[in-house]
Amino acid sequence: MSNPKVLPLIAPESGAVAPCCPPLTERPFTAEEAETAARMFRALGDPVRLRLFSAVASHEGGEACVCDISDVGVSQPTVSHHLKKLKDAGLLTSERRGTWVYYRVEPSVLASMGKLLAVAPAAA
Amino acid sequence: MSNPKVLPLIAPESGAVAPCCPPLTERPFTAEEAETAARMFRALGDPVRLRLFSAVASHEGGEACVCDISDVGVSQPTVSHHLKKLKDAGLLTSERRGTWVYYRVEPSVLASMGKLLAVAPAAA
DNA sequence: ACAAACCATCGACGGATGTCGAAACACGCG
DNA sequence: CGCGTGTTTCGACATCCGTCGATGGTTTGT
Repeated sequence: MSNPKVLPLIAPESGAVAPCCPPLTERPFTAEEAETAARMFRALGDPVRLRLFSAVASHEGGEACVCDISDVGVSQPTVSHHLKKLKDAGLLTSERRGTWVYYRVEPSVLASMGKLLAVAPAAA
Repeated sequence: MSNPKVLPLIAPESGAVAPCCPPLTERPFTAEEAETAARMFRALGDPVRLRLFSAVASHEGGEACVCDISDVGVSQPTVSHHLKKLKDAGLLTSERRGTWVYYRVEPSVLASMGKLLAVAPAAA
């Protein structure tokens, strides 16, 4: 498919993480930074998506087939819908291998969000 | 006011942080954990709220008057609306001192969210 | 070729959410 | 007490979002 709408939350090929924004406590966010960061938080702001993401993230090998994580209390199309949202937000990537589609987490985005929430060590 | 709807995201008087959930990578979230954590992420999932939160968090003294952070491009009632949401989510607290109302961040919640996103050190 | 399993897309529906103006409330001051 | 300033609440509106059943596409096996 090669989805063209995927959001460039990170620099794809850079070795170091390229965080979108400074820590929340460093300075007031600009409108652009807020827009970018809010997309990530919103992607995790749904219980079903959070369960799916956690299921993938904690699955052995760092990846999971859809059939392994579909038991979250909603219909199969809804699961697919949420996985697409997580993918569009840059939090997951997907790959088809034969019959199954495997999702895996994008660790650099996770790290980027973690830095956002890093508590400033008493700045100033 | 003593809002009765404030969510008990953390144990209020405990010295140590009482995180709602394990790291996302540790094991699949239960429905309850997902519900709780999603509330926090959703609260930060709006650009205006993120700017307001960042403005408070980065303000000198760790607190800010509403009048200091109201310049985010929306009307003043909307600012108040978003501040209430952040407060209901447990991310901010408010206190009236004379004419002005001051908001400050709840650092333990920030730390709790940071732990959620902690990248597992290559488990297995 | 056909059937079955897995997954994605489509179209529709109801409820949640962001936004505003107007009005109400709280406080300090003259 | 009355006024001005700062902040919240109210009511209304448009839009977004999560959910479903039905359908379509892709791959494997018979």
